[in-house]
Amino acid sequence: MTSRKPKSENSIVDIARALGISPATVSRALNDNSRISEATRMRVKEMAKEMGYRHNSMASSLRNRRSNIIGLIVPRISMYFHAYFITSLQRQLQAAGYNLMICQSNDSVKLEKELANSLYSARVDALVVSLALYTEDISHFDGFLQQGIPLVFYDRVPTVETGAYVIKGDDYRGGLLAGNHLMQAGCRQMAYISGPLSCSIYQERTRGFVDALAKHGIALREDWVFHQELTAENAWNSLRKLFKGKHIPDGLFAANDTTAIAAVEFARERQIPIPDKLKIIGYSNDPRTSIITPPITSVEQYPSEMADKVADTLVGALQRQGSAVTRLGEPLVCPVDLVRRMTT
Amino acid sequence: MTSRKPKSENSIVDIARALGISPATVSRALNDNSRISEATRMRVKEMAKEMGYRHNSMASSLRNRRSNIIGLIVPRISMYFHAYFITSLQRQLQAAGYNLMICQSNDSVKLEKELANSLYSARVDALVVSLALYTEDISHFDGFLQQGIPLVFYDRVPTVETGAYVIKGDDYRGGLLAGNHLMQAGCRQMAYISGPLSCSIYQERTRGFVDALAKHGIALREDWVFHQELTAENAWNSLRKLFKGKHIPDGLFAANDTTAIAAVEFARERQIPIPDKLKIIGYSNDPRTSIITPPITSVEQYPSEMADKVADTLVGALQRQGSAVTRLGEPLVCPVDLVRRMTT
DNA sequence: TTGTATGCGTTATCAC
DNA sequence: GTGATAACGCATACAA
Repeated sequence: MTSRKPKSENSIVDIARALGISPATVSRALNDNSRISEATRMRVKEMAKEMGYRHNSMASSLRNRRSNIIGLIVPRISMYFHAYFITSLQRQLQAAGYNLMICQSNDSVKLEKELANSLYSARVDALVVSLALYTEDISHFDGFLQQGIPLVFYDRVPTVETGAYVIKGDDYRGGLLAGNHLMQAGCRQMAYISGPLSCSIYQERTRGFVDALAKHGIALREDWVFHQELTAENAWNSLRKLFKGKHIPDGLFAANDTTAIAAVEFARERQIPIPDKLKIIGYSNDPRTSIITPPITSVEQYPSEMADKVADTLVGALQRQGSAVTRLGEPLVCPVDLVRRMTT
Repeated sequence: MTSRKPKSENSIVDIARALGISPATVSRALNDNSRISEATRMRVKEMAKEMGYRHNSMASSLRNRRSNIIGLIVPRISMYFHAYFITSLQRQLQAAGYNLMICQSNDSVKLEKELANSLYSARVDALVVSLALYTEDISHFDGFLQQGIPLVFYDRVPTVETGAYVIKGDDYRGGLLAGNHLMQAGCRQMAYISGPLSCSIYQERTRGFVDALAKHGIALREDWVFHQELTAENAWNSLRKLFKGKHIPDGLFAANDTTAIAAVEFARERQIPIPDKLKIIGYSNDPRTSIITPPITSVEQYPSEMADKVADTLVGALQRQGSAVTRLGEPLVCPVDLVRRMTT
């Protein structure tokens, strides 16, 4: 290889010059444009490789007015459900030629806003969001809607009507399943540890659970219901309250698995026999639920399947971009299932 | 708001026109350039907001020849160590004004190559990589080195010398700790289930473990050593082999926690008392190890601290870009600790 | 099938 | 302190 002057980097113009043809032809050849002779296409590609050419997607994006980047805002990457959702989503989008820019709001409304703005400026072609725990005002996503940038909410979705796509789990049914299952298992003194009602999924799980009990003529004691961040520490505090008196619950619906796990550990410490004296159901079917002793009954959410639906929606919306009408349709509701284990 | 012709989107040129000033001034005002009057700065920002202007980072990136995007290739986002590493890394980089483009190789060498090329074309400003299980040839990262794009390997790093930054856990010491601890606990019949030796971390853990035993005059039986993908299924198969005869191990070093967990479950099924008849150590201090019964002794890797070092290295390298010499220095080795629980 | 010319939106350089 | 201008690299409309 001859020593070349260390100019910035080879562009299609350099290739064109080296080949004595026009940059336009090079561009077409590299993009496998139809109106180009097989011979030049080959010559160009060969020279491109030889010169160490790499496509500049910044220039390309600017010219095409699309970045081929899709933004994702997720509360926490470390949550089982989201980790598997992301894995699946990324595979799909990669296959469709998109890169994913993954950001974590860390369940902070403030950070979620910043990320939304940042991704907005980064000119993502679309945005996928699962909301932070206390996000109620969603005006920080308005820009996307106004600009006609596809916006998809999944799992934790807004509780108000928006112009965005919505793909959610059937949390109402999840709550219903949990309630029915505990009833059938003979529980009558129910406790419920849930996330805050600012968050769609906990609203729905609560509604489903309450409805299930109501059908059997059971009501929840108000002081046995908790709405809080579902950390292990909060769970322990609530459990201590639940079990401090003489009158104690015989069934617990935990709206996530971290809480259910804490409950099993709490019961172990207090020597409360499970499932004999206390039955427990979690939510998400986190792998940890099957590892602990006793393994915990939980509600499966099928994260991969949800990711597939999000990807389909997204790719569809991106293809339709610009074409006449973009009809949104109803929120897509994904099925859930009860996975029965030894705590019920 | 008056109805405006629906042209594509407002640029600084539009703002300039609306204000009767030049685009250059607008740009300077928006970037808080020093040589601009406070008055114009305010006027410009106000108008920008009013016109719904958003910065176009594609144009900006093209002009500046930097994308402000940092690429990350990770084997699996769902592994505890990586999930926490990513969380920390992202926080740091966000603060430094960079966006992170996270990709999963899914432990496939082929996919890793594709992702490297894709991120290369995407013109990331830097690349952070933890290698796939069987990656030995790392020539797909050569482009980054040649272009002087900062390249940082962490955790699973190349086993050969490269021009890249290397930040790794002290896996040799991890293996050593595990070996010493099992010896002190009285084990003499050691089994070892490890990942493939193509992968730096398993090479080192193996070396440390073997050295620890050797110091006590103990050698590993060859048929009690496994090098394989560390899935639960593979673990079960190996465990069946280990415990099929009369002569069985009394100590097991599992090079990841998934394997250690499988071992505990296997022992439970076979009614092998832990730690009396069999002692087990895992690696990574995955939260699952503290949930299972009995909780598993494991090696903590401090993912957040490693992420901090990667971020520092990265930001430093990016700032030095272009300036005379870029000295790499030795690989950075991060500390590990043994977390003692009930399996030893 | 190929070439010419232009513009995507921003910012750096130079001039005033 | 501000303006005019050019250039980043690519892809298209139009011409040939």
